[in-house]
Amino acid sequence: MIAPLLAHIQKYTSLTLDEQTIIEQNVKCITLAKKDYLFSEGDLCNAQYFVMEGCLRMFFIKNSGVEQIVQFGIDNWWISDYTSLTLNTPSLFYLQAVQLCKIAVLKKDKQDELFLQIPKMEHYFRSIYQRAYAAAQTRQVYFSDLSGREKYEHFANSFPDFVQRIPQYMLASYLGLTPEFISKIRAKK
Amino acid sequence: MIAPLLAHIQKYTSLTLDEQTIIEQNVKCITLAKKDYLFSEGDLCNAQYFVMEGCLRMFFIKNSGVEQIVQFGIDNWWISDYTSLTLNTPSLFYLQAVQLCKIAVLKKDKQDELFLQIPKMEHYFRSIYQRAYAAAQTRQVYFSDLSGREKYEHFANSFPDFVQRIPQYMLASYLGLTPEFISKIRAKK
DNA sequence: CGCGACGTTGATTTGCCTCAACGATTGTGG
DNA sequence: CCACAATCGTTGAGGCAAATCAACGTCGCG
Repeated sequence: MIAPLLAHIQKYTSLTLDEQTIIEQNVKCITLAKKDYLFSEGDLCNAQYFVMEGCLRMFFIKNSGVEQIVQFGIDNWWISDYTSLTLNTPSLFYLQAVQLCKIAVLKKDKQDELFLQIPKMEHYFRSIYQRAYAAAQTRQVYFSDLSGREKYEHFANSFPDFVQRIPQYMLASYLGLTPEFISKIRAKK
Repeated sequence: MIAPLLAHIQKYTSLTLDEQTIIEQNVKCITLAKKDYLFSEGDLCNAQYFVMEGCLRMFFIKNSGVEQIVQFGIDNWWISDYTSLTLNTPSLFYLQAVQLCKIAVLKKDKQDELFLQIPKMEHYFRSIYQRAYAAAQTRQVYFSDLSGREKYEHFANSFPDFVQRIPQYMLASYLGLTPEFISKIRAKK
């Protein structure tokens, strides 16, 4: 069932029952176990993923060999490698389940078909991408203005419940810090 | 004249002459002198800006008081504070001309009108935002994987002509480094 | 039970910043 | 058209935030 996705779309535009059916026909619904991958470095990423339940992480491997998480996918967020998706280039990223997940998968060709059958879907995705880009701009402010300690505290204050759900070392990776350093921040609070 | 903008749109979708006229009626064309501002911190940003000629920089003031450039606007790019634009919140940013510029201005309400009159424009902006977001993801890879020296060299190799056009200290600001450090990198090359 | 994954703690190192002083270049008013 | 002030880049000394490296504690799970 893709009810959460339909509900999300209807925050941006109304859908008839027929349209809901069409969407349902073009979206595949899957369940992921912890540590399952949706794609890996070198793959062509030809779909977008809507998280209905659980948590994904998108990361790449730095030159140093260390994993760098660039984004978490949580409830009601779309996540994908948009460079690979848009330009048909091999992805630099891995997209992996952090925990048990329910995901709606929208393949690129199915999306194109949706745009033809339901023009309103262009409006929906235009709005979604606009917000995603806005969020990326805001993130840049926090990442370039805050010290390591401040980034940690800002994130922990902004998403107190989420911080509980993921291992410390993933948070460190997302914030661009080492697990050791996070540990020291927590020690002398 | 907004010919460069119309040409850009037609890379993504075709336009009839009527449609071109409608667009022309909803876009304002302006010239900026060096150091002119399009908006400043605290302002509501209610427009998007398409650079037809020249170069803009978007920056904010860090807690330390130092300017941090988050983006350059160059030929054929849209630039704006999408958080302020989307959520009607005061902007954190300044948008300023680095040099003499020709800019096409699309106000938010005019954009909404365009979407009603020319639904294809949703497709155009959907595509533009998707690419902008893709670019933001890619930038994140470079910024979190490279050392200061590597960031400088990567940028200088990727945009050799652009590096010539802007003062060194703006490049430093964009890369999150100090002008002194850039200077030292260049010294021992 | 024992192993591997995760977190902690301390010692040491380092990449880049800060501060300060000094050239070079630009531009502007008298 | 020159003088002088900004503006921009350079160089060096010293400092600091966070990384690295290594060792150890602890928990959960097969």
